[in-house]
Amino acid sequence: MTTDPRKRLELLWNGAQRPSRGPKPKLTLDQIATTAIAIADADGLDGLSMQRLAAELGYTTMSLYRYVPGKDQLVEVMLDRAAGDPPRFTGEVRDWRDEIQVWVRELWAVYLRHPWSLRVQVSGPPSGPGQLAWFEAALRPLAHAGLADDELVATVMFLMGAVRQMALLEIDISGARAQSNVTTEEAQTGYETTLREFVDPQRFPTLTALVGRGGFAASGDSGEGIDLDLDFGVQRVLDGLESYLAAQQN
Amino acid sequence: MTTDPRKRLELLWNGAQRPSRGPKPKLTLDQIATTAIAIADADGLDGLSMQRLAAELGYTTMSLYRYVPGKDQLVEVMLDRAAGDPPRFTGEVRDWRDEIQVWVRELWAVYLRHPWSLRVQVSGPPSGPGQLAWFEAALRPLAHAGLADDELVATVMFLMGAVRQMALLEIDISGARAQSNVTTEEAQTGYETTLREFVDPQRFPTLTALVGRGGFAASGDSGEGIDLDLDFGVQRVLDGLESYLAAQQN
DNA sequence: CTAGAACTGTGTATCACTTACACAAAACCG
DNA sequence: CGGTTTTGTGTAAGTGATACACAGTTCTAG
Repeated sequence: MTTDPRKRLELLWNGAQRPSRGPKPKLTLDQIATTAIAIADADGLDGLSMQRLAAELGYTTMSLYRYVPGKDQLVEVMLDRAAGDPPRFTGEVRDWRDEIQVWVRELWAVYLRHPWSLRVQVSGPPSGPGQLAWFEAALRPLAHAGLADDELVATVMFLMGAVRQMALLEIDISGARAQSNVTTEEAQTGYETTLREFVDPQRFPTLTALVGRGGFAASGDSGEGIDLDLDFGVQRVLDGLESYLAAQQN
Repeated sequence: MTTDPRKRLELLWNGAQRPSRGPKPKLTLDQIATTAIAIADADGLDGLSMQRLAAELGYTTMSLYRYVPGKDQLVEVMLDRAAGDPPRFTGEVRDWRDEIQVWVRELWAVYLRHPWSLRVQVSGPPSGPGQLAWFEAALRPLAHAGLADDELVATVMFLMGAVRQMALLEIDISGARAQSNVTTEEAQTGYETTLREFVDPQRFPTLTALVGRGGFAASGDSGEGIDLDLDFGVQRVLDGLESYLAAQQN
């Protein structure tokens, strides 16, 4: 079922070198990926069909399959390219906490720029040049901070996952608000209201108290606070790493 | 496009009360959801089609649409039920760190039990009874620890996201290994080998060094260490929270 | 310099899936 | 007991991915 992992990587890294035999290909993987990303940015992953992509490029649907084994592989390529360049620090690491924070913010921005990328099934550890560049960018400051190998990997994946998930929530909520016909104001209180209605104080005491104090309005629904929430979490992780490293030095 | 949010919640909470007019429904949302979960557990989300679900139940495809507005809604219900019951602590919170750790482990287990649930598009903040029960279970110890409202929400979502993402990685990797025809041994070194081949030391110095030391073999591909990675991240968050709370008391 | 091999773009066709729509039988209400 | 509501069903439409074969193009071997 799954494609040969070797071919998969070559597509990601080399764009699948073409042999020198037949007619010159008129398309490139680059063109295809770029156009596909544009479509997905505009209309989401659902808006991206091979037929539409081909039409947009001025070719037939099946021609695309000369460049890409299947839609899944195409999406994988899109994903890697859409990641773009991570923030690049050079030379000595000055402030590893700062570098990580910048990294988080930039990654967050990438996700917001390409919301569809959050919808893609991740199918394994990062393997493309784009994904790995982001990995590298986070590894650098953390390695300098003094983490061991396995701790490095753990931390980066942990952070990536958190950013990803928070971004997912952000676009889900803002997306739902945008397309619903209720006013923003209504949407603000809507979630909280329904919670109040359904949530049983016996079974959900902490939650009930929280909703009662309006603690959900801020970050639960308005969506304005999600990046702040992310910031808070990241700060805690960094604090935790610091105290962990400090404890190790004794 | 989106369904009325009100109906959506009623389906999740009440199972959509039936009126007393027409013929008695022979099916229940419960049966449907249970069977659907069984199918998805066995063959994944792709294996779950309305036709197959109906066949398994002994009814026609279209009959299902009397109980569920569409497949998406069904999946949402499945998701909420598959979550099951979170670990339930009662009375005073004794050790909030411990409660959180148990919570994380149990959540991790849920994801492994229902791998398909990681593939589902989350479409907003947790709203069903199952999801909210998990939310409550994490809120409780954290509230006791002394976090403010917005910090509570931030922390829980942050942790949920991290667990989710790590679980996703886990099942992706173990799944890929299971269905590939290479031996486990080969798969172990496979990822690392390809990395070595493609990764440019100039562009990815830290990564290269890491791979060179074999730092990826442990957690990157074998999959044996992912839960350990998660543990490490969670510990750091808890450490961070502790030092944050300690700093506030002064 | 030429024959054939390799490769490209295309048209057709298939298969799987969700879901709209209309209908007949069933159960309840007044 | 007539009418209304609701259920299960059959049919069919629409969409999307992709297998397969064909015709034209370009390179390479001899």
